[in-house]
Amino acid sequence: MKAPSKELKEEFINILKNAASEIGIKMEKDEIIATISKPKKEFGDISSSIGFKLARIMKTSPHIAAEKLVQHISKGRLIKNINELDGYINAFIDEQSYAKLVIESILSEGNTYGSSDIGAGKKVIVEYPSVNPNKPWHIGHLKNALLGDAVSNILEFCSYNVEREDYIDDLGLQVAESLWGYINLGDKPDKKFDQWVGEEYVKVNKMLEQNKEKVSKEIDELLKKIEDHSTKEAKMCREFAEECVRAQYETAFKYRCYHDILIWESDIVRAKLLERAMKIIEESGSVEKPSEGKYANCIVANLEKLGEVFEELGKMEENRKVLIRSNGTATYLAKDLAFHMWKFGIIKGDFLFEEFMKQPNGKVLYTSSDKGTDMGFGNADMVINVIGSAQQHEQLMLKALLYVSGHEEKAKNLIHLSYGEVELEEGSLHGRSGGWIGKDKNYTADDLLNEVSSKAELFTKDQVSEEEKKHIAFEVALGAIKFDFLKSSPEKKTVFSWERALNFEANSGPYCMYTYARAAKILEKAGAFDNEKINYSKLERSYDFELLLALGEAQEYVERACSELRPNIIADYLLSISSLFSKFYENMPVLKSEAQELRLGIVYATKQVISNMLKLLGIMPIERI
RNA sequence: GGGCAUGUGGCGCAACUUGGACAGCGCACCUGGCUUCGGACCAGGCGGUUGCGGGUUCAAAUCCCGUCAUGCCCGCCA
Repeated sequence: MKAPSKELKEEFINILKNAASEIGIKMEKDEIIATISKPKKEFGDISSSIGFKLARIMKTSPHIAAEKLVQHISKGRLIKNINELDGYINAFIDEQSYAKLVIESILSEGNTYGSSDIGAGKKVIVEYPSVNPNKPWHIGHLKNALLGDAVSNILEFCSYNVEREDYIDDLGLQVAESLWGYINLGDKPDKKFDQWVGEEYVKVNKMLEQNKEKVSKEIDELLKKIEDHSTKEAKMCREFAEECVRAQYETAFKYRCYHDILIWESDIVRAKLLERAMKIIEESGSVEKPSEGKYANCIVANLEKLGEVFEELGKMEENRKVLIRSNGTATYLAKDLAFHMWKFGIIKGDFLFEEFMKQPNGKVLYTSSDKGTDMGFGNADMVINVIGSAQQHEQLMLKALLYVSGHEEKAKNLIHLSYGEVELEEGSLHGRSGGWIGKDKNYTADDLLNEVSSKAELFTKDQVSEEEKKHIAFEVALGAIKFDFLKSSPEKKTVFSWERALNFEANSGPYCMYTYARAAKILEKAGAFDNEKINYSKLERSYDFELLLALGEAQEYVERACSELRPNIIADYLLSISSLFSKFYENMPVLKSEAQELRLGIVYATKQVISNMLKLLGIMPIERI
């Protein structure tokens, strides 16, 4: 359904368009849209700077042009008053009819209010967080996971068919190093497996520094063995990685982060996706096999033809990219290309799926495997990879390769959702050196949640049971953490600070949750309310109307967040609704007031919108906090 | 050398895609408000030549050119 704010805008545009044609000027709808904005509230509810455009055409001043236009202007269903000031056209809304439209839309649409159909009929794969299976999730991985989850929620709310996929690199050097430690250090797991493996991994890296020759030789040999899936080391490696992933997913589930499929690198290799991908790119004529020079005996992709399409790449000094090394092995990029051809349904391969585990939300998490069935995964129209900005070049290369393989359209629909990585005030988080291991508390997703939960517990009221207290504190902690990671634009780097993470005041998740709980309490005290009884003439042009104006805009924010892949737009919107509600709450008594039914309607509508928006960020609205 | 991202009051951010009316919000700081629907709140105050320099325009935080600072990246590694 169309948002009330959009109906309003359209009406305003039509009014302007008709008035312009009355004075003999034909203006396109798009031209007018560009002039529309929300003015300061003294000026009006919606305004247009159309006078400045007309001035040019009419060869007069903006003020005179706009004044002339206003003389030919008519009212609408939602717009009752229009005037002119210094070239701007300012309109005032008919409060009562607009309030009725907003409240009734929210009541009838309920938890779908604010949703959109812009993605209907399109399938999108979102890949996140793709953590190496040899360490616990730290706060850097957490940002990725929360971003991927929120973006997926938003896409779904916009009617996309979303497949949440997690890629597990179980053949990498990192895993080989960890497995080497597992086999050779002789330590036994004495804590959560991912945590233990992560700590062992740091030990291995210390040994590598001290005894480089011997250790790294052994690790190289192990790496070769695990790449050959017939060896017992390969089998052991997969089991090792699976155990680590299961431990990581305990954390994921605490954060209510769920997926549809896991894709293992070892399965990509086994399913021979690479061979098929190479065939396609070879047939496109974009590969070379030089017999001499720098790339002798390699298979390289030729990216010369990208100039006009990918401008940044066109300027590259080096426009060759190795796919198959001179020793016959494939580069990571080549394997990634193959995988992405699978995601887009360009190649099929013997890619099979079976159940990995049942998730707490009741949905099965599937995993790629050497047995099972095809299940119809893949075949996406759009692919979104949530990956840190450090891999920008790599992702661009992938896009380029897809392009020169003859899949220009797919290349366009491969999107790297690049985000600024998380840092600590004291430096890097990186796993190799154990930057995630803190002095007293670790920077893991588990420890963060524990820490914030205990803080939240101090805030909860006494009249609830211990059990409920724990539950509330947990939800508040999730709200605080998720909101904190999602409230600013993804591309900004995040410098983690305990002080900010533990702040529950305005501009935070708990502030929005608190607003929701206050609304819930009023409705609870009032008992049932009957929207048939609402007397709209009780509406004042005050806190109540300002709040309603904002509530009418939900869909516009959702669609923007969706097309820009920026959950912070939703967070911003939530804050403004929460703040407007708090002012309304303070200044306009609901219960036992003359306007009780109307204000209950506003409270109900606010509660619904906050709930819908919080869920998009993965935050659970709760009635008591 | 090249590419990308970031630069907005002491701190954290919004507005930039689509140029419009005195650049919004939070933290911190100062002042006030709970016998009244939940004070994780509200009302008010202090604080900004939007990194810098040009240009385009009636109008620039926003567009263009240049420049500086910070971070990341530019392998037959994964």
